Amino acid sequence: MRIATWNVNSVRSRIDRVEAFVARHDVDVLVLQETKARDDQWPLMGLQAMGYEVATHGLNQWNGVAVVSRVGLEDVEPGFPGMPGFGDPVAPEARAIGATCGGVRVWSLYVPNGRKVDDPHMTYKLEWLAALRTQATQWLADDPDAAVVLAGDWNVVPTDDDVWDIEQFRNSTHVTPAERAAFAAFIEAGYADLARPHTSGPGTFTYWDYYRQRFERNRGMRIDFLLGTPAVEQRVTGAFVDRDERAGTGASDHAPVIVDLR
DNA sequence: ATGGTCGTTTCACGA
Repeated sequence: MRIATWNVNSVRSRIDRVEAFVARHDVDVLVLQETKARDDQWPLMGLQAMGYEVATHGLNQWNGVAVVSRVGLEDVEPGFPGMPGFGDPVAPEARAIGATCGGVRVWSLYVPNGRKVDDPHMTYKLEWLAALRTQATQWLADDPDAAVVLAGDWNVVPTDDDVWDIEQFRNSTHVTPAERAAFAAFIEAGYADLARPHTSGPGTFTYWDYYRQRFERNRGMRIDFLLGTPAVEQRVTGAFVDRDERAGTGASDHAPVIVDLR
């Protein structure tokens, strides 16, 4: 089973690329972030014609997540229990959706950006990650053999090697000790970075800013991850970043990350 | 410190 995660930065402006991507790589399950489409705006028809089911969670023009699957799509759940902002009548958030696909519980996650280190959104980001970690820990406690994948745009750079120049990020979000600790807490809880063993080495990034020719110069960041429970980790046979998807006109600022399970 | 480029419900703001 081939699972991919991709921050698509508007699914409506990039649906042709999404359809070409799943066809090119024979993807079974694709989780998307920053779809920027309400549920009623989603361009479903092409994917459905290709044999995929689609579960969307979009409340406004911001955020938005989805699960696309051709190996079943059951028990769809927008948001996770205790997720900050979920169901908020003033500022509702659409940053997580879960579904069971081919026997694996898959979550599409769009972790809050944080904006600035001293911004309230940074506190929100850390609370969001802590709430998710509480759930992730519980799922594994309930069933140590659970097959769970937490995939998406984590907006965290776990190590200095995961960014093109750490000196450029001295007072920035994504690299602070608090964010790195929040990410590491998932590893400590028993979740493994599924792609890293197969996509190692400096310069392996998943995101490049649009401006200043960051992609052409490979000045990027690794912030898109698939974390898996032990039951999933032992099934991984390979992984790669589809760097080509970031090239050319009309690309998202993120590249997809693909993981293969036996 | 600023600005660069994308996206959106665009003449403003988030990433």
